[in-house]
Amino acid sequence: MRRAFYARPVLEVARDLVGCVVEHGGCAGVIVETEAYHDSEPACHAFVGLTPRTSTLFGPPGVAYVYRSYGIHALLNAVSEPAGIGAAVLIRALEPVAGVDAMFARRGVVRVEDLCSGPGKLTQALGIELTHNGTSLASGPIVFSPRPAAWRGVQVSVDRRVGITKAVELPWRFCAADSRFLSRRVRVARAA
DNA sequence: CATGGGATTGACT
DNA sequence: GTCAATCCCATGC
Repeated sequence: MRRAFYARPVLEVARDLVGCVVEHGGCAGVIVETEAYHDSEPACHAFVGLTPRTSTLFGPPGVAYVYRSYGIHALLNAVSEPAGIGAAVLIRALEPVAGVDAMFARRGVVRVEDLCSGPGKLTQALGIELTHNGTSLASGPIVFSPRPAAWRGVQVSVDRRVGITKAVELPWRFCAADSRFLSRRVRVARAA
C-alpha cells in the first residue's frame, strides 16, 4: 500500500490492515490480528513524546517501527497518521501463506498454528529484526500489500488490547473473526 | 551512571 | 496456573 493508506486515523488503519499481506525473507502471511497505538494514550510508546526511541513513531507513515520487547522479541508495527503524530499499528498474528518451510526452520515448532500466532512469533518466522526499524513498507525489505480477493470482505472482531497495563479498557484490537491463527481468542463481550 | 519496566514466549508445577 | 529470560531506553540522581 502507498503512504496515503497509513496517513489516516490509526483505528481505521488497524482495522483495514486485517486481511492484508506481509512479506519478508521469502515468506508471506495474511494479517489476522492488529492493535492500534496512539500518542494520546499511555500504552503507546509515543506517549512520552519525541525521544530517540519514538522518533520513528512520529515520523512519516507507511514505515516499519520495530522494537525489542522483554529483551528477547522484535515486534513489528506500521507507523500511521501524518508525520508529527505518534501512532502505529502492532501486527500481532498472521495466517501463513508462503514460505512455510522457512518459517518452520526459523521457529522450530511443529504446528502451523504456532508459526505466527503472536507478535514475537511472526517476526521470528519472517526473519524480521530491529535493523528493519524505519524501513519503508512499500519498497521493503518488509512489504505490505492489499487484501487478496478472498479476504476482501473479511469479518473483523473488536476486543481490548493484549498484554498492556495502561489504557486497558480501549477496544483497539482487531481480529479476523474465526481465524485459527490468532494469538488468543477474542473475548466475547459479557452481558452487562 | 544506575535503575526499572516492559505491546512476550516457552518451560514448568 | 506461575515464572524467568534478556536488552533497550526513559528517567532520575
